[in-house]
Amino acid sequence: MPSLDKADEKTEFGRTGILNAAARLFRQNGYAAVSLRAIAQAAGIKAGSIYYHFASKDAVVTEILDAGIVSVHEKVRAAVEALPANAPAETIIRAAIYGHLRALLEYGDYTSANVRIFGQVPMAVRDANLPVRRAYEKYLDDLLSGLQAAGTIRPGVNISRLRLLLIGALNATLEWFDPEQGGVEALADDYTNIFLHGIRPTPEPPHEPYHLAD
Amino acid sequence: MPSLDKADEKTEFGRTGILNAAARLFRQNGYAAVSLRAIAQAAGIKAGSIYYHFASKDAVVTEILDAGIVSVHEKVRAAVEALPANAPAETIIRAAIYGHLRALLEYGDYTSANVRIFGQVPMAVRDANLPVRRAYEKYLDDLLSGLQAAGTIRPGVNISRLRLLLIGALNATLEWFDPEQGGVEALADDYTNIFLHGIRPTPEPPHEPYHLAD
DNA sequence: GTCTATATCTGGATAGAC
DNA sequence: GTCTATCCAGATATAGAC
Repeated sequence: MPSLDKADEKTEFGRTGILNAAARLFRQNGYAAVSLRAIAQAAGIKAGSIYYHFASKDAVVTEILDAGIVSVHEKVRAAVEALPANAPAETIIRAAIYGHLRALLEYGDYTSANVRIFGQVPMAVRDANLPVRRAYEKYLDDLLSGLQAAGTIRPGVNISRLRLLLIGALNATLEWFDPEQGGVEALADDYTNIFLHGIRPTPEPPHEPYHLAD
Repeated sequence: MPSLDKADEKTEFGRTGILNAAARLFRQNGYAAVSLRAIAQAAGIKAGSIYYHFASKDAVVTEILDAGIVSVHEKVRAAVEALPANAPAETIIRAAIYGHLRALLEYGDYTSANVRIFGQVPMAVRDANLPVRRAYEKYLDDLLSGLQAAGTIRPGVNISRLRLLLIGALNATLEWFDPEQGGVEALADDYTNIFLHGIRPTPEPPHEPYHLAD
């Protein structure tokens, strides 16, 4: 028997290997720039072999797009649900932001590929990805609406617009984030602080309880 | 003499016509999806004729990318400089945000094309666009640093990170903004309000002066 | 300054051997 | 399940007529 079996170590074979290789390449190079020949080479097979597992390039990319959204949705939900039931609003929002950023910047070939190439794929592929996107958007809207109903988000804030702002800002970190210059956790803290308290000086520091009188 | 001369009315010819047509198509469809044949057809000429004006597709896209950044930079600068010298920080920040959004969402084929396709073009084209990008980034950093030095942005806020958050959120509006559902000005107001004051309830409403006592 | 025609290349996709 | 070989469409770019 062989002493080295790296079947599930680094390079995976078959369907999964193709998907992993494709997700990484799409994340790095965009949609049109990645050929099936390049995907096959990265997966250690030949281009024609891909068609045993997938009907077309669109079929590959469709599966990657869906997996990317499902992944970030699950990670954010898990991070929020891991909190104690009486967690304050700041903690909940921070957990959601941190979870989304980790899904994007740490584990993340599928989620990053989705953000990067969604706007580049054929319309039919985009449409196929819409249901899982809508589900994630609804999850966030429900979460934020609950906080607003509880009085921890200002009544004047339009929730779906806040969600678009938030997701837009978080996804954009993909273009410039460099783990060498400060980790994901510090980034999540910075962003959370700005979203919660804004950039204007406040009468009291945002991280301390209010002093009513001296 | 002809009674209808629409030379500068709708379709322009020559270099400018090619650039305008290409910018609009790149904005709508991305980089790789737009062929020189499609650009030529939109400009009312044949594909081969493009090579009289430009050396390559990359030369066309390089010029469009630069024009897009220069355009938004100039519009934001003009909006800020049009303010009275003693304008409050809120007004300055709102003017910059509104100027950036208008450059993107109203006039905007060149600026929108830049945001949309920068991540899709060959690395050499991206590098060529970096100087004008850096200049716009420096302008914003100087503007924000000045406000921070004046005490109107909290000292704890990292300026370059704030700029990245801001630009990321603003540019992302390109993916979903629909003029039918509320104008650019209302959008700018919503975003400005969140950036300035955050989403948490404040002891006093953000748009009113502080009440010291009843 | 624009046209037609074409050279050259690359990509997605298929067929059939093994 | 993977290979080789190939078809075909579409892209950039060039050459030379007008």
